[in-house]
Amino acid sequence: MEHSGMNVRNGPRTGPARERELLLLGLLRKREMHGYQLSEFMENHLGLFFDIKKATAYNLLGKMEKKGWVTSRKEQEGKRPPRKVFAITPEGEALFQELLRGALPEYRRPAFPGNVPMLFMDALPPEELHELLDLRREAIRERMVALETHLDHIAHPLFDHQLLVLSAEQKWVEDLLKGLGE
Amino acid sequence: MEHSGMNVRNGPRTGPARERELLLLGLLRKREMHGYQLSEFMENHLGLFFDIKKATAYNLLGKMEKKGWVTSRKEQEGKRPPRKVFAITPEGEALFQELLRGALPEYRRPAFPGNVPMLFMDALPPEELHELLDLRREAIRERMVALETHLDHIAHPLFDHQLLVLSAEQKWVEDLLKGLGE
DNA sequence: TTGTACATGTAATTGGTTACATGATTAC
DNA sequence: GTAATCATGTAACCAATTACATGTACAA
Repeated sequence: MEHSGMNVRNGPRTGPARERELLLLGLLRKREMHGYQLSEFMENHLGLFFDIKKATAYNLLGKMEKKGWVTSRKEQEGKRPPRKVFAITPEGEALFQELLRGALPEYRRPAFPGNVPMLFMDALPPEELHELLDLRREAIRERMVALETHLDHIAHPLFDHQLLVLSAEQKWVEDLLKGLGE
Repeated sequence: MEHSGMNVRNGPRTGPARERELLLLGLLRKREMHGYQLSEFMENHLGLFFDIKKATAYNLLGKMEKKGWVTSRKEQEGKRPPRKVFAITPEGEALFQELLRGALPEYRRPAFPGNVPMLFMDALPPEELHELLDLRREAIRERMVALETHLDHIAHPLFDHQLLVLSAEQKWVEDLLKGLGE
């Protein structure tokens, strides 16, 4: 079912699924894991940075197995539900290396969907705008506190990144508030 | 075709389409426009911040018309293709107000898919890592230059936001490089 | 005469989430 | 006995993009 001739040379992977593949491969590279475990790990340790749902992980793992990037073996422990333990293959490792080198030097524009309403601040009466912006400031602050108290240093540099970005956002909102006459 | 009983109380809208609806409504609120025009406007003036494709805009406008948030009238100018000019309705205006007040005070976590590879920096030999991070730094710098020279001040505060975030990212990468022993 | 801008729209596909289905084990 | 945790997976759906289809006008 390879779609004909043209474009078989599927060069350096692009597209939105790329990062998730990289993420799963990179984690499996350190140690083999079963889907549930992987999913929990991401939720517990990487949930502040990335956001992947269980079903997504299971689906992706299935596809990646079909493509030969990972293999799985059944594992039964006691009477618990049987696990499907995934391990990265040499092809998977090669892809990982390629994806990593492709993605690392690139700048991928982050998405700030939460900024859309900022386009229309002029639609609100100044006092109400002030009030709402103040709430936003508070929401950002709360998030910073949450970050700082959640001292799980597994993902260290990303942690710093988050803090830097959050303080930039904080400053921005504060400047806006000042501009409104605090 | 309203899906039955439960949940008819569709309270303050949430979900991913929310911002795009807000965006389209907010723009139509200032003046009526046809799809192509709207789409071009977003590309030219808001393309640095948000990213909506033509087909998406056309589709959304169609749906929003069905829901009664906008109306359209045909307009023929000379022999050019006929235009479908959209205008916001009172219901649309009400929704706009609701969406705006709902979204403004919230903090929506931005997505940084480009940071996934940063999790796996330890998989690379230090000199190569240094090289790749340097390219990333350069990519960020280029983007800042592009922003600064693109002096289209329509979206003023968002512009500042972008710059603040970019310099945070820049600083982050530079700190990483320093940590590697510049 | 070739290409770009204008103008709208549909179809196919991708990517992801929610909701559903199953079932044993452990904790309260 | 009832809820939460462990464990996997599918089906339905939603959102968005790409690719396709159509056709005129104008500029190179």
